[in-house]
Order: sequence, then structure tokens, then C-alpha cells
Amino acid sequence: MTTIQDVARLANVSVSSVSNVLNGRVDRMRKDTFIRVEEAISKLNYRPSHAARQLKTGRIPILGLLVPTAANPSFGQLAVAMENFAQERYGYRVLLCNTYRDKQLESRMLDDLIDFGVRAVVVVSSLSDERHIEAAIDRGLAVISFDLPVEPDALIRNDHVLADNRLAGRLAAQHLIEHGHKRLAFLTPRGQTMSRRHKVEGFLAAVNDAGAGVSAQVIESKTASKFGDSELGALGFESAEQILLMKNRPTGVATVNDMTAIGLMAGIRHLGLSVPDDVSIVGIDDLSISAYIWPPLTSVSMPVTEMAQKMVDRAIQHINTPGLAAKEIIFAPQLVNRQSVAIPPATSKPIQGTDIPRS
Amino acid sequence: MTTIQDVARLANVSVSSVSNVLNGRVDRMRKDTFIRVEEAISKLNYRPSHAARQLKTGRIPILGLLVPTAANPSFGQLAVAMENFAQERYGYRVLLCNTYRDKQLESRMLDDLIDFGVRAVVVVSSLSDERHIEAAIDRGLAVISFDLPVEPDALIRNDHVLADNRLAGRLAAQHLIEHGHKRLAFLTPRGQTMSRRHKVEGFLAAVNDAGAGVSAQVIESKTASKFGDSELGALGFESAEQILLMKNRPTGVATVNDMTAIGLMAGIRHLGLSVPDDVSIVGIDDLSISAYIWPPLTSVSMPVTEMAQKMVDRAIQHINTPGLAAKEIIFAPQLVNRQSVAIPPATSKPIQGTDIPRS
DNA sequence: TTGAAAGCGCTAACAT
DNA sequence: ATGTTAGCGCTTTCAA
Repeated sequence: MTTIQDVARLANVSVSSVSNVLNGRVDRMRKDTFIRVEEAISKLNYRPSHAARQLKTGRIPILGLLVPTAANPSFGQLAVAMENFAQERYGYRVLLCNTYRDKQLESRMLDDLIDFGVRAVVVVSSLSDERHIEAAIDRGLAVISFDLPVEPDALIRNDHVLADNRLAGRLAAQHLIEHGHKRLAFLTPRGQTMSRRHKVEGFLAAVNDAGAGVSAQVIESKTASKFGDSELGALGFESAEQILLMKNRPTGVATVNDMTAIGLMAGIRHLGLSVPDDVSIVGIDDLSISAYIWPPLTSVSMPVTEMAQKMVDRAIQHINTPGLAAKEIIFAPQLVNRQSVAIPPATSKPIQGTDIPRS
Repeated sequence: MTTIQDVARLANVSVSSVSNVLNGRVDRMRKDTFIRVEEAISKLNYRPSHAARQLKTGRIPILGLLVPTAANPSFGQLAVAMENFAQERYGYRVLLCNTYRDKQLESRMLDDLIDFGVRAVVVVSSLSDERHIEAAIDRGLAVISFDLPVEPDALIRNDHVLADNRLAGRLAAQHLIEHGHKRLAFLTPRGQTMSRRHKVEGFLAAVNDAGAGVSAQVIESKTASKFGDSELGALGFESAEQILLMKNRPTGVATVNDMTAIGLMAGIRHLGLSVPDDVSIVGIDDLSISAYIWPPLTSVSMPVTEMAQKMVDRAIQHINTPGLAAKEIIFAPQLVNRQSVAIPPATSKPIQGTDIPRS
């Protein structure tokens, strides 16, 4: 392994000059010194040791990212966007950890990251309770909460970056209403998070704005989900019957995310009805897969890439500016119109029992 | 920050005793010494610095993982499985990098990882050419190639862990044949990788074994894919017309992976036909989402979790045993029967032009 | 403009 | 059984 010493020797300068070159303090030396050092570096193919540097400076060019699970493509997408930008813009890498929304695991991971010298972390938890994060903040970690709204008037100790979930819910409702739907529903997993709550609120507010002709119900899945795609899909699937059997069956349903919408659509078809002819569906997330399922899912899209970049920016700022004030940063979602929404059906088709074989 | 010195002072021992405790060399000291040290550690809430340790030992408890993109759920799943096992079993973390199958990026990431002190890396590249990896191996990195078959009689310098792709192709074909299909097809993106080639070979071999009554064609998508789910979905979608317009339209189609199958199903429906009534589909991968789309996708499942664990085991072994001989390790896939395969239709329904509105 | 040297926190060889 | 100590490769103050 070649060290800074080797470079210094070859270039006939002291290690401090090499160090200065490494750290961009080029003004402090003659041009030819700089050139000799550069040459030596490239001739030896020298690469500085992060470990040694970190031992001195206390920092390592790594950002932490805690997600419920990378197997869920929406978090995978976030990870990719962050990794890209962090690397390109700042030369930082991203250490990805799967928390399964387990608080204990989460705390342990945070501690671990600190031990590695990581100074800033993005946490996607959606748990409304952030107490377990406080400890990490106390230890000097810069934490950025993703998709976790700030309680009104709460004073925050760390950044919160999120999409306007109320607007997302509103957009979904408006789209259905514009297509003539009068009986709406919003499907969400049991186990509320702040962001889910906000989606519901926005959805209901839009319904309310639409006047007396339009009504809406909030449906909580019977089982709770913890994370992951399979569970959310299952949960949507299961809920189909519950929705289709309602006294006043809704003709338009929005869901808390795309995976649930995809499961719900499967469930509806399983019961012999069709989307969007019998029921219209709107998702929230706009997963890339949502364009390729059948029917292509109309969904509310979150600007994940921009959010990822903003979070990286803030993380680096916090590292470089200890004591930087915490901020809440909100992004606007947008509806992406595809084919899972149509005008409501004239009549309400009965469902087929699940034990009746489909033709 | 509390250091090993602080612990030594509080416990009234030397730093080496603390270090010994830290590294499990407990036999070398009296019990009460050990206890005093333990107490001091927990009282001070002491956590050793990875950086300092790494500087001394040259190692850091991190494994590298290079995937085309974490936004593709099959790689996300792999990452989760590895991360879990590496952490639980060995206390290692996983540093995830997205390569986009770009060789240059890949080499740079490998170099980067080495700079961080990472000693073992799992590479999911599927590029048949591994020359760019050689350099990293020369620098002492233990590389484990995932899903990259070894050429017959090639001498390998690094581990290769993969599923039996020929068997996967064979399983897909057999399943269709068992359901009475006589005209089969295998859909793969343009741009062959070794693993895709093997799937095709296995598929054709099974068709061949079935005798004269059964025929098969290999269909390459018109456009090439580089990675990611959206592209693979698009690619399946586009290929639907090509397949349905064939002179001897196949009644059963297998695809190189689930995302392509999902896109293909969407494309088929877009053209007015139905799965599995008009065309049966088998995927390969068994993504968790595949159970929740409509119809639930019959797919060949790869034992991702086991493979992930084996790779972690091997990675650690290589770290602990420099010079350990390279191995090719192959896992068996399994067919998961769902609802995208039925008996072939009696007649071949014509497709609807894409500009004819569906009812 | 350059160099010498201390020391970041730890491990491990060596001494006691 | 325990302690002393020399570095690992780098940054950074201070001196020249």
C-alpha cells in the first residue's frame, strides 16, 4: 500500500505539502511543487486512506440511510437517488440500513453509524414517535426525517423533508370527483402514521369542498402492515371484499400507496369486477412499475429525486455547519393520469363469491 | 468521546487488557480484571472506534454490494437478505452501490470500496466480461460474482454464486408443456448475458425433450434494456405485439424475469387478449409483487435468501482466509404455481389494433 | 513556501 | 496476568 510518505519521498517534498495538495490548499506552495506532487501521486497511483483521515478529522464521507426495507421499490428508488447525488456532488457514499420500522433496531443502527464516524443520516421511519432518535441527535448526529410531518407548533431539533401529503390526498379525491364519482373511499393500512393521516385529511377536505353530492369513507384494512411490498399488496387484496360489500359501494377508491392499490386491484378482479369499469382506483407514490401493470395505475407522484437531493444537500450542510437550524421542507406532489380511473358505472355489479370459479 | 484510555483508567488496568477484552482474549486475564473492564465499559458507554481499529488492522466490518440498481426490487431483496445476515451473524454492514451496469462506474466503485478498507464485495453485474474486476482482485479484494456462470473449463480467480439458470428455463418450459401448450416462446431483452443465455438453453432443451409435437421460438425484444424495472416492464409491453402477430402464435410464453413478464401481460391485455385465457405466461424471479398483480404470476423462484447468506459466508471466509480457493456455487430454482398459466385456447383470437378503443 | 513532529484511538509484539 | 510502547496513515500546528 502506498502512503503519503511514499508520495512525499518521490516528489521530494514533505508530507505536509502532499497533505496540502490532497486538501486543495494549493495556494500555499509554488506551482512546481504542486506539479511534482501531482505527478508522484499519479505515478504511484496513490489513494489516501479514509481510515487515517477519519482518525484525525473525525469524519468519513458516508451518509447513513435508514429505510423500512430496501425490498420495497419506493425506498429502493430513494436510495438510488440519494446515492447518485451524494456521490456525484459531494463524493459521499450511502450506507443503507433496513430497520423494519423496529425502534430498537433503529436505535442500534444509529449508534452503529455513529461508531463508523457517520455524521448525518436520513431516516425513513414514519413512526410518529421520534424519541428514540433524540439520543442520536444528542450524540451529535445530524438526522433528517423523511416523510414525517412536524406537529403544528412543535419545535424541531432536526430537519424534516416530506411531500405535502394533504395535497396528495386532495389530488386523488379531486381526480375521482372530476370523473363524476360521488361515492368515494380511501383505503389505508391499520396503524396510522402521520403521513397517512394527512393523506386522509386532504382526501376528505377535497370531498367536503365538492359539496353535498359527494361522500367519502375511510377504510382501514383489517390487518396491520409493518412494511414491505408483499404485505402492502396482500393488505390491498384482502380489503377488496370489505370495500365491495359496503352498503353504499364506492365507485372510486384512493389508496395510501401504490402497492396497496395494486393489491386492491387484484382483489377486485378476483371478485369478478373490473378496474376501472366497476371501480376506479388512484394510488399514491407512482412507482415505476405502476405504469406497466394492468390497468396502468393512475397515481399521485412524489418528487422523490428532488427530495433525495435536497436531503443530501441538507445533510452535508449540517456536517459543515454544526448548529445549523432545523427546517421543515415540503414538496408538492402531482397527479399522473393513466388508466385506472374512468367514469363511474351506471349500475353496481354484484361480486362473485371467491369460491365460484372464474370462467 | 470516550476512548480505550478512559476505560483503562477507570478499571485500573492497562489499555492492553481493555483491548484484550474487546477482542475476546479473555483467557489471558483474571476474572475480576475482566469484570472491572466490563463494568468500566458499560459505565462509560464506551464504543471502540472503527477508524482507529481499521488503521491498525486494515479491516473494517463492511461488505460491498454492487447492483445494477436498488430500484429494481429483485436487487433490493438481495440487499436486504445480505444486510440482515451479515449483521446478525458477523456484525458486518453492507455498503450498497448502484452501477447501472456501467463498467467504468463499476471499477471506480470497486476502487472506492478498497479505499474504505472493504475487503470483500459481491458484484451483480451480469456482464459476461469480468476483466474490469481483475484489477480489484489484484489489489487484494475478495470478489463474489452473483448470477454469472463460469465458462466451462475456465479457471476462476473468484467465487461465483448463482442459480441454475438452465434449470430455471427448463422448469418454465416444462410447466407450460404440462398444461398442454405446443407452441412456446421465450422472451428476452436484446443484449445477452450469460445467465439469460442459460435460461434460453434450458428452455429449449426441455422443449426438445418433449418431442416433435412441441416447438419453441426465442424472441428478442426490439430495444435493449440496461437495467431497472421500468425499462424491463416497457420492454415486455412493447414485445406483446411482436409475439401476438407471429405467424404461429405461441400460446405459452416464458420471460427472462418477472418485470418483463408483468410488462408483457399488460401489453397483451392492451391488445385485447387475456392472460391466461389466450396466452399463458411464466416469469422467472418470483418477485414478491408477482403474487399481487393480476393474474398472479406463475414464476420460477430463485432462493435469494439462501444465496445471499452463502455469499456473506464466503465473503467472510475470504477475509479470514486469504488465498482461499475460488468456487462456483449453484442453487436450484423452483417453480411457484399461480394463475398466469392455463390450458391453451381452442382458437386463436385476433388482436385489437391499439387504436381501437377498448370497450 | 516548506518541513518537523505531535497525536487521533487502537492493536499487538514485547517486556515485566 | 498485566503493562509499556511502537506504530497504522493522515492532518495540522508550529517553526524555520
